[in-house]
Amino acid sequence: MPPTRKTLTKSTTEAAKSLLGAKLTTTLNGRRTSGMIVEVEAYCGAMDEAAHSFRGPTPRCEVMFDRPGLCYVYFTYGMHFCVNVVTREKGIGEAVLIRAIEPLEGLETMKRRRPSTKLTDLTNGPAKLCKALAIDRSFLGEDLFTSERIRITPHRNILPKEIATSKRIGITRSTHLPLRFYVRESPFISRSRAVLTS
DNA sequence: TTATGGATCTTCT
DNA sequence: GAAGATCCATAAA
Repeated sequence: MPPTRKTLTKSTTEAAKSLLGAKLTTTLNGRRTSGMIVEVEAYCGAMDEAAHSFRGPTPRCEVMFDRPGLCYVYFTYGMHFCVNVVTREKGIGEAVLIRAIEPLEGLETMKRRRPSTKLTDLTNGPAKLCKALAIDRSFLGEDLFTSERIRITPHRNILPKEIATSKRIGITRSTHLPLRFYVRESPFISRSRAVLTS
């Protein structure tokens, strides 16, 4: 099922799976760059110690508590941006982290933004895809269904049997939860520290 | 092939 | 003061 405002509202894990196969596009100065989402992680608010929203709204994560379909961009490790899709009703505080995309449009532009990388390394990590799509803090709070600058649109239908589930990557709390979802056969998923089991 | 450290912002202790 | 939803260059094995 393609992601809609409704699927994003119902449940964050279902929202995460519905985002697999959708296209994420940015358009800047007439340059369009896009990719198909192949890897995501769910961050489930008050139930989830790894979520930025676990302790309630902060200046950084307050947009997670706003409407479903908004864009949550955060800056991390002093140098990287990562992009999320806000889920659930206003006030809940959940989101889906986009961890990897398969490049579709604007290959040359993306390579210019991330020089000297192989195609399979171009967008296979949450900060890498932000660099390739030029996503930064200025996208915070954009509506991913209506914005002219950043948008999520239906692209390919992913069957349930194509979706693999695993623990999340790069976190130290709530590590056991099976909240990472990816397209099993995709060569464009991030592999750092990942154990690729069924 | 695996391990380690640097970059240096935001939040938490 | 330390750690973190990361990435990359360099070193060790």
